[in-house]
Amino acid sequence: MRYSKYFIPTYKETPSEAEVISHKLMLRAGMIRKLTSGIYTYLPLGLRSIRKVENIIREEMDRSGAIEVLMPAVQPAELWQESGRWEAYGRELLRFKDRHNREACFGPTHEEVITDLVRKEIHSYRQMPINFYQIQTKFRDEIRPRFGVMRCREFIMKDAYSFDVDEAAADKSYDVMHQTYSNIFRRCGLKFRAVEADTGSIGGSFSHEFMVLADTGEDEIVFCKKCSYAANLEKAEVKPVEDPGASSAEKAKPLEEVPTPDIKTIEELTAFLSVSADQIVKTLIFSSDGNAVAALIRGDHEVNETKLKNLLGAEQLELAGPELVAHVTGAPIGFAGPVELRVKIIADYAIKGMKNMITGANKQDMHLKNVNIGRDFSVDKFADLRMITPADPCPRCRGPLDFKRGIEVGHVFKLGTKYSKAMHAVYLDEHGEEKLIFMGCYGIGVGRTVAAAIEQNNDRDGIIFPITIAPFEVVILPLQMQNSNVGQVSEELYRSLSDKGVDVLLDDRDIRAGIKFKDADLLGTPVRITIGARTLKEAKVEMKLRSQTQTIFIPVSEAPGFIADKVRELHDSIK
RNA sequence: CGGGGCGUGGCGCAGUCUGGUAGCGCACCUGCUUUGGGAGCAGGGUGUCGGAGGUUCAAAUCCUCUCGCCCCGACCA
Repeated sequence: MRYSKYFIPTYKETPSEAEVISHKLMLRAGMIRKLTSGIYTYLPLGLRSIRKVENIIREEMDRSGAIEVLMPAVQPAELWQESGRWEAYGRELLRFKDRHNREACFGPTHEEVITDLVRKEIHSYRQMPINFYQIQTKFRDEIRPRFGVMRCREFIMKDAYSFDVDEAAADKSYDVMHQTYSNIFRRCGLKFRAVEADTGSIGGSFSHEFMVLADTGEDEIVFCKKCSYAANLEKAEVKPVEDPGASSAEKAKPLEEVPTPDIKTIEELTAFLSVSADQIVKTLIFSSDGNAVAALIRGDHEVNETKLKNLLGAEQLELAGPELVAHVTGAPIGFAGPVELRVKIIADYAIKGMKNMITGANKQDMHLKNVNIGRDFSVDKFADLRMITPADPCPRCRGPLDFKRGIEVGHVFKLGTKYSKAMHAVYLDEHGEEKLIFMGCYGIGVGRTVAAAIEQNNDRDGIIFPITIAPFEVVILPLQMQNSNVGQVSEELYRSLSDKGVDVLLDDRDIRAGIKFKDADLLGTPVRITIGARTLKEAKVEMKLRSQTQTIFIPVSEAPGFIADKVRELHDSIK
């Protein structure tokens, strides 16, 4: 490609709307432009990167035996009503009506559509296993789009759906996808980890997220330093302490009311009563599908709402507002306690061994001391309700834990029969018996993968693309376009590299060298060839890798072969 | 939806408090010089100051309403 005939509108200055590095660089390098909040145009350079990721995905998905299809973006409400998600999915689902007043939505995901297809077309165990995938534009009406293409409303996603005869076969399909995803992200040049995750609104029984490690990531993940355990923080289990320790030996003291004027937070309370946070129990009132529930958490712990939501089987779970808290406890927020509380009480395992705890008194400006389970109140259920902390051991091997941030680029779900049951997708087995199909679903955010790669590979001059997803593999910078020798050598090199199948960008603009260098660095093309009158006197051209600082000189005659080899070598280093 | 901030030429911003008829840098166009890391000089074009209404002799500036965008939070792949 010739720069002068192409379209790469770069910015010297950072647009003020961008916050994270990948967003800034994608705007500056002329990869994307925003149309409106959370909706972006991919400019030629951005599209090239997207296509490279898509091609890697296609190759690996095809290799895994999956079959490509393309489903509609617009979906009828009936399908969603059938699966129950028309109600469950919430405001994130973009709904609208057509001219006949029929309800529809813009697909945020395609379980319903594919299940509908499969129930019509797949009838025999002989037709499975089968896995359909597509690469397509999705729309999710995010509450707050941000970070450019990383968390946007309209985005390109690869989604795949596997169909199997039983759970064991579905597990196999899941494992194949897990492996396929690892191959894909490795080939994209990413440092990533697969972690255990919650299934969210997609549903199902089990899932892994593929996380690209980056400080700007929106998710927090926890790893074991000893074993292979890794999980999203919202999923990470906390094992109950087997030995409650010294506190259980303590004698129960008489219940005591203490005035705590205007003391509402744990910090204020620890300071006011000169106690440590782990002697306090906080009582959080939640509204679970409209019903009040109390969650008891030790003062120094944080509640994990995902765990609570799953435990309660709730569709909607939110922290109660002032009215509900007042209604349930008879006191303003900050003074709730379990004693004489008339709602369901779920307590974290960490509460179990506690004696003489401090809790709210369900009276304004009052707390209770020496509260004891059994004597003063009873717990409906003990469970793992809290966020794991660096002080906790690994739930698998009890080893020490490490915490990092990550960007979710892929997610694999074991769905089981959730959709096949709701939508009656069945097959006949070898005995002529009708059975439910077992499903799995597998997503990759394509644009987000590009952004994550940039997030992970950049310096102050710009992007440093892994060669596998770089818009161009090589950029040629002829420094003096009016020098006929420079022009001629550049043209010849450009042609011969193109003929060898290398993606080359020839910066044939008649501008100063400095601008070409700056742009080349910004765009992040892995291999840079500089051709100037100076080195041409010795019949040499320069090669520099974007990821390295040293420059090497190559005889003009050997350049095409040498550079093509280098490109191949860079590709091989990523495989 | 709650809290905060911002809308002034293509981009980044000043000017708003204290009203007086719009400015700076970059980019862009022309010419000359320059030419290996975002050039220099000279000349030039560019704005219904987000929109609507109001106050005023006069509004980018003050008031009311409205739209959009960004950040934090709740939410989410």
